[in-house]
Amino acid sequence: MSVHVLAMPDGRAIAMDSRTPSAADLCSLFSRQPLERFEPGEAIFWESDEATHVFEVADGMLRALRLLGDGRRIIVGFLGPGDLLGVSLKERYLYTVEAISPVQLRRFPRGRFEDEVARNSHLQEQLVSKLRDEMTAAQDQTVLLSRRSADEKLANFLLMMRQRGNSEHRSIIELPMTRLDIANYLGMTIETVSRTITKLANSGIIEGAGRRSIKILKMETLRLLAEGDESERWMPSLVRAVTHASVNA
Amino acid sequence: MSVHVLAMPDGRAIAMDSRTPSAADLCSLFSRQPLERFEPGEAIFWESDEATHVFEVADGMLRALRLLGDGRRIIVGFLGPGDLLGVSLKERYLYTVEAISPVQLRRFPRGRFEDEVARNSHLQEQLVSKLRDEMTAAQDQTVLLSRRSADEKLANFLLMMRQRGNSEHRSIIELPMTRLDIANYLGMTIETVSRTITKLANSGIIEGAGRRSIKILKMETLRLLAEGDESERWMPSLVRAVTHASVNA
DNA sequence: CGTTATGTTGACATTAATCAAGCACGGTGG
DNA sequence: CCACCGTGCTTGATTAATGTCAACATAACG
Repeated sequence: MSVHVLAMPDGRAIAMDSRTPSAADLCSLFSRQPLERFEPGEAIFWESDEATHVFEVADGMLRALRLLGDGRRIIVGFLGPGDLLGVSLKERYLYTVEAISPVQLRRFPRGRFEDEVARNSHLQEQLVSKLRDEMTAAQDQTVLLSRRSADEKLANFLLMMRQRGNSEHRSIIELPMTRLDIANYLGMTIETVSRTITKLANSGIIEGAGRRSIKILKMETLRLLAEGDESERWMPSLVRAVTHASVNA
Repeated sequence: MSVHVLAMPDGRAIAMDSRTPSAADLCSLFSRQPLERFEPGEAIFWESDEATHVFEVADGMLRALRLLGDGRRIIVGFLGPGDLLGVSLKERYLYTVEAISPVQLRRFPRGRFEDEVARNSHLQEQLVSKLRDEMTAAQDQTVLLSRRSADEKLANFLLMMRQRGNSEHRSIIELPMTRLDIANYLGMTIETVSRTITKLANSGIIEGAGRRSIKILKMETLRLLAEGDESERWMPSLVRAVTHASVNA
């Protein structure tokens, strides 16, 4: 039943390497599955549900979140095209995943997924590699959350989102998630997120382009901020005055 | 060359793994390697070093840390007996690991490790399982760092350390690491760590037993705190007065 | 076009960081 | 064996940052 994958006569399968896109890789497991659509706000699965499927994101952006007893919401990651959902879990999902933008994804039964992987050491290698990537991402979020100032966190977040933004417009960052999502990801409040964005905009580092996208004006300054350069050299004195004393227009 | 591991007739090998009974588990790879000793403060390897070995901790406690450009120190985890070092990495170590207490561990060449695992799907399964455990731990730290108050973070930290403390004395928590380690793990300062411990002690929830160990007096209250129960009901009024008004003795 | 979500801004309260001093324990050497 | 010293820890005073509460603005949606 799963042998067809191992015995797959598809020539592309052979050409496959661990890193380069290839036919007999994890992704190919999903390629025959039908696309499913989810609207913004819809959940794909919930934390502590029995883990019945793994998923591959084809399009759109999702959030992975955990809810604490007292209602606090913690976003543990954002997911986009090419990401797999559910590989890092054991018996139960350890977070809820919801669509942020309209999402398309493919589903694969977990049991069969495990079987396929167990049978094909090449796939196992890929799975291990994928898990290592996830580990790296989790580590990065840990480092991000440990950073002290709101400026620093947000600067890092923007640079991270820029990395994903595959478009040619590398200076335009699309932020499909809400301020609440950002806040819950960075471990701060929506007000602080909003104020920090305003502050960066006032100092000419970024420019808001509608609610859900931001343009980077001074990449180098943003990078300095992200690295923890808190010496407010980056803030022009005029702007500093405005910020502190409300001397508008 | 690696088959001997698979065919290892050593009875202990079977009994070795904590959960999944198996003849040739990951741990058995290490069992023939010599023990190496490290003194407190000694580094086993450094962040961004070429990843030449994987390690298994036999005894002692270690810290995994990353240094930021401006000198900030982030502890991304503590490691104890049974933990593996280096499985979650790719070409280079992504953090420095140093001994906290006197440590004993076994080393295995990374290349051979990869080979063995690639050859034996049972080992691969175990590796995947290990990586998933690590992912869960990383997630937990993310949640921990997202928690707002110092009280809550520390309460969670204490409960976490209690889990590890394998001794029968479940109410005594050994803390071999320094306050700086704890602070860098929880994303706060040593002063705040110190004050928070003092505060918990004053409210009768814990009791310091020497600098490096703590006794839990009110487990339930600690659990409430850890869950984010900030309603200071847990703080006796007398203690509250002392804390706020310095009414000593 | 009114209604609701989401986002921004302001005033204020609270928490934790910072700066600074002193304490306590462990190790060393007299 | 005890005094000294250094490191790690605690405590205090102050400051800076972020959270909180509340009002308002703006975009989104029917």
